[in-house]
Amino acid sequence: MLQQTPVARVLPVWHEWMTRWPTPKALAAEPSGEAVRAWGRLGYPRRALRLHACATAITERHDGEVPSDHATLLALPGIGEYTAAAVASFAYGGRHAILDTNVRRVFARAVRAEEYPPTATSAAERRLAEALLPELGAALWGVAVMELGALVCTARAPRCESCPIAGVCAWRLAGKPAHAGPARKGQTYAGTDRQCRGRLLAVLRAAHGPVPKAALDVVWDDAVQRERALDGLVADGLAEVLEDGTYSLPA
DNA sequence: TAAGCGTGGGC
DNA sequence: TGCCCAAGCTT
Repeated sequence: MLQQTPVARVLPVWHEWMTRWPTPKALAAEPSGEAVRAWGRLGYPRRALRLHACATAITERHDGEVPSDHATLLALPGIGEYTAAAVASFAYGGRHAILDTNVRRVFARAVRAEEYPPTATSAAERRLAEALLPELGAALWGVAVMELGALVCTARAPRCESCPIAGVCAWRLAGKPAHAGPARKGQTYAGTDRQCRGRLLAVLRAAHGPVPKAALDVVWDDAVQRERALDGLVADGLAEVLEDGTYSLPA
């Protein structure tokens, strides 16, 4: 849930989920569509699908227990480098480098004297994160750097005056030079397939049952784009077409 | 490797 | 007010 989503927005949904589905087995017992519905407006609803698939895989392959091994975690749906490391470290005390957007920014500034990390995670960043990882207390180190990035060394207006490592921060010592190079490409949203998909899926989530196509047609004017987006949702497994031509969340 | 994938809050 | 960005993953 936290992938690309602020903690504050995740929290209420997470509480709902943990009450309703306290274990992977409980979630796996429901249709994937229920996960998509309970996802609400968190965004990137494919994550709901993958979380459901992950719960199913854990139930079938790991007897309902969340694996503690990094490689085993990595093999699960929706679990990438970061999430595997976070679970192995925070939940099981394993020694793994945590490289999320916060940590990458802290390292870029404190070590490399740059305002922002590169667009894609580089091998150099991984090497650095590994090199800085303490032998003992790696989980505490990981969460500490994450929190530093999330609360102090923020993207927009870093609170250097209350930063515990301001004295050794290469970026601050260099006078906080502005990000050099091309501006990061903004993620335009209005008018995109993404927005269209969001509109369509919102209709399916709100309805507790099959929806006639006409109910989807009214939320997006451009028919060509609308059909493309709807096909995409079906292809992704986020929606289903029933025999009578109505649409619903997946069973 | 780069593009595609939602949504809402902060500045 | 728009624009930026948020505990990334998959193809």
